[in-house]
Amino acid sequence: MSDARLAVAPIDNRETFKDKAYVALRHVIVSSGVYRSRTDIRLDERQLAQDFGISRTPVREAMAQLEREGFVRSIPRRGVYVVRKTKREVIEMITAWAALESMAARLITETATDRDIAGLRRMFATFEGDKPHARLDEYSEVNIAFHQEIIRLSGNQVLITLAENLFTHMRMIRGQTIGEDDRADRSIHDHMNIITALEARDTRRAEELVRQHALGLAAHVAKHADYLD
Amino acid sequence: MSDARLAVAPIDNRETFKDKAYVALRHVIVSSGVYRSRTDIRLDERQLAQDFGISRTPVREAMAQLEREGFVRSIPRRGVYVVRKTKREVIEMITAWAALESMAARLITETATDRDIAGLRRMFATFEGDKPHARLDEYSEVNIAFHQEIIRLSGNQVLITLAENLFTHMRMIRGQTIGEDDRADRSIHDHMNIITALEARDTRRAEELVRQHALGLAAHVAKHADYLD
DNA sequence: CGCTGGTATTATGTATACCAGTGGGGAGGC
DNA sequence: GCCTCCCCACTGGTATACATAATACCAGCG
Repeated sequence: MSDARLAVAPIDNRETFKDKAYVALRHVIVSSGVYRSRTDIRLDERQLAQDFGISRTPVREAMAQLEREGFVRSIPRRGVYVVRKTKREVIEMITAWAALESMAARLITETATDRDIAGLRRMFATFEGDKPHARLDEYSEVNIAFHQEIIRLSGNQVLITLAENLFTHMRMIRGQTIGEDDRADRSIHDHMNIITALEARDTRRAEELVRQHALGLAAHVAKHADYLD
Repeated sequence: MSDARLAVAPIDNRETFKDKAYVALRHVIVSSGVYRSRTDIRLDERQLAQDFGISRTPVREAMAQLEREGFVRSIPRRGVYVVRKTKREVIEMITAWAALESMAARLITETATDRDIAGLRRMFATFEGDKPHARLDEYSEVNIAFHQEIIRLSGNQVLITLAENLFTHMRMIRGQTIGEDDRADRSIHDHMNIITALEARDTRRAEELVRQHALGLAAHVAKHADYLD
């Protein structure tokens, strides 16, 4: 019978060590730079547990989760290694992403608010009339954020979760992928067309443009990303 | 030197307890019948470990994986429970599935062999000219197998893996979903049209039909599946 | 000098011990 | 009779102990 229901909703702030380890490990993996060298990167349970100041158990449980998501590979009695996706796998991931995002675009034309869609256009305001070459790093982040926002606006939590993993893998690989030749220019151009289609609630066109854009990247990777493998 | 190269030296297939527990637990969950009653189903780590004849540790590691895939929910100090998806979540899953399978259809029209596509038609040979009502249980399985086969024929491992999880959830819910009124009839009809489009390598149409078919199910669930929630 | 085989070391897989919330049930008060 | 509160059994969370496969290294033999 507590009196006034205080606004305190965070009932149980008790985040378990397993969850904390999961987040920390994910960060370690993302910033491990697996794609920058050819040597395999092994994650030492004992060392990491010690660094985190916890025991091996929660670390191992978090590892099990990350393994299921394809971030690490655990080889019995040998150790757990950060996964380096092959060129083929990267293309498959981009293709899956194309599928998810094009569905998201469809949903947006049916349910999103004009206000939300307008937000997409605002993301590129800083690049308006500017040569994106000048700040490629920054653009790369905005680029991913744009696609992530489209998924988010779909309001479909399953799409959001699935895409989130794919995006995380993308972030690990990016750097070489985007930013070659004039892809950034074309990318912005594509994005603007997508936004226009969404604003017009043109379901078929939005869906199509998003798919084309993503599959275009897949084709680009297929042709130029020999540094993979 | 070495005499004769001994014929068989198949590397000893060391599957870890964690992996075995994962498979076993998944089976337990799928056949738990969560959707048949309203009572929450709790999985007792200690009990399961004892039943499997192993300790809690590998069981917990498998649980961590299943939790990440959305099959169970672990509430600290309270227990781990089999997840019962809400109606909204089921619709979202079907929508995501629509996205993946329609992309798969697209890929099939571009890369699959005629022989593979022909295999799809053969799956329904047993139902040809027959009233599917007569054997709904059997049909339900063929139905899911059909969609799973489409995904498989895409040759995209990412799509396959992602869809596999969604299908597993579907199998848990099925029984009530499919088999109402005349959905089975329309379902077969849709499938035949899809196969025809695939055979004709009509990318746009195949993609469209698959999406429509899946989204049709989503709409059906939205309208009639009040038994969820 | 190179190869085979044994051994020490280390890290992982697994088991077990211990800790900390949680919830239910019973004792006791109103 | 009912409500309250407290105690304790139970459950998952975490730490630690133990067994064993993998690796490196070394010795001895051919």
